[in-house]
Amino acid sequence: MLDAKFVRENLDLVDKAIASRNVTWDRERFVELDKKRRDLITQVEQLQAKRNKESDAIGTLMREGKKEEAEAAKADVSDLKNKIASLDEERAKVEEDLHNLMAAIPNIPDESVPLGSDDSENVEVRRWGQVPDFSFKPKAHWDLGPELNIIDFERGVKIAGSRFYLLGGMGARLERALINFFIDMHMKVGFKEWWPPVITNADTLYGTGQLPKFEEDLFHVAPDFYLIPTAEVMLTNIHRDETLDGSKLPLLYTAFTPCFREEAGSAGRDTRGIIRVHEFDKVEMVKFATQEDSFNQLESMVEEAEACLQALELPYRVVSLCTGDIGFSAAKCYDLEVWLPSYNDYKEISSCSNCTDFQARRANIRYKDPEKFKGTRYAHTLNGSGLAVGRAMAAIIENYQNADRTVTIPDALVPYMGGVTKIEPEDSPVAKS
RNA sequence: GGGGAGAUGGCAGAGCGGUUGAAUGCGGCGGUCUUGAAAACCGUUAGGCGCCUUGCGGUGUCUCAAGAGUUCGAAUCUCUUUCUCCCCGCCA
Repeated sequence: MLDAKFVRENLDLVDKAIASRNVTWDRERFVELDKKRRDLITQVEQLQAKRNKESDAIGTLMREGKKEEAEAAKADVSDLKNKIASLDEERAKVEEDLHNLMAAIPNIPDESVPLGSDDSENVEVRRWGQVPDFSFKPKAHWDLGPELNIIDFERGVKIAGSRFYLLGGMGARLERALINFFIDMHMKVGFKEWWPPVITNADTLYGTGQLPKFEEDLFHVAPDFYLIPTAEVMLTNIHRDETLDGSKLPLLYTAFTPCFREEAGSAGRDTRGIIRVHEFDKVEMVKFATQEDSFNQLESMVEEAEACLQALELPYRVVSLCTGDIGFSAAKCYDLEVWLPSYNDYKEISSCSNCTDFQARRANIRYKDPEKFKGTRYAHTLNGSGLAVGRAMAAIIENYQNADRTVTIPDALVPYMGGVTKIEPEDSPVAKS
């Protein structure tokens, strides 16, 4: 949510910013509703002031025993009351309209975000690692995984449905190893670990910007509940409606959760493998920062996500998303893309965003620091994957595969795999026909 | 699921339908005293929104879980919702 006052005073800037995202807004309607709202507030409050004053006077008359005068005054105020009620109703309507309009406006991209209309215009910032050069024909993880009996797509579909998969044996163990490894990485640099619920409510989803605009991306599980699409939702909302101590910022939070996405409208995209599924595991990082510090914190968050990929020795690149591609709540966003031999390309494995005060205004997350400034300010919120576990597994299987159909475990992960250094094909209990 | 009790400022805890945005205590901040500290004493100590103001600030309004209602006037009365606590039942 943008600040109505800011929008009012920077109409042209907002116009340009929104256009750069390839979306539109109703500028005229904003100006009209904003003006109307303030006019109505002034009118209502003037009448209320009058009512309050006259009611006080009635109180005085009553105490003095001047009953008749009091009765006469009552009739007057009664009249006022009706006027206030109808004006106030109008005000509420205008405020609701304005709020709905504002809630659908995306965040303003930071000046440093490259201009562009879609992902083809994202800008590569840097690359790390050596893309593997196989002496044999490498397999895609959706072929190799089932061959090793560690990923089972057919049974995943059988026991849950399409876009679900099942991990077995060392596949399941690798999933668990990655989760623990990522969380330990973050904790080493000062992140606090959390365990949130994965079911949530509309207020929470509104706070981080999933609602009202993106309901179709979510699993709606009961009249008032949704499955979270990312732990960002829970971690950021931890401090909803709270005022933080500015001297304690930044707060660094991390959590592992499964993430649930309807993936409506993505039929036909990434249909093979474990790249795009309804349920996947992710370790998430969230930061609460001061207004001055948030863009520095974005850079260090990206570095933290990179550290995970570097520790696993997976080749990747960092991309600065262009204005047309950054998310609704973000002012700036970097994607980390890991090399996937099956795609012969880099594929998103982490997305790190600075949402500035956009989510904080919706979720009412503020901070104060009397040493530094008067009053309270909206905090800046950041989130980033560190990392998407399923995609990390796919990257490991594909980048670390050997000619003999085995997969080497990256050194950093070996302690988390109970000393296992290599995944070998696993037995199947199914009778051979 | 059944029954009962609650929800007031950072915390604790008063509150008769009419100078109660809210007593009192604690905590926080500023000051007096002191070589310093403690104690004592004095003062101060919410937020949202609108308007005025270069700024300091001023002013109006709203907020005592949320929403609706009664009333000239509601923290106080009525209804609904949410949440918390206790007892019983069920249960990983």
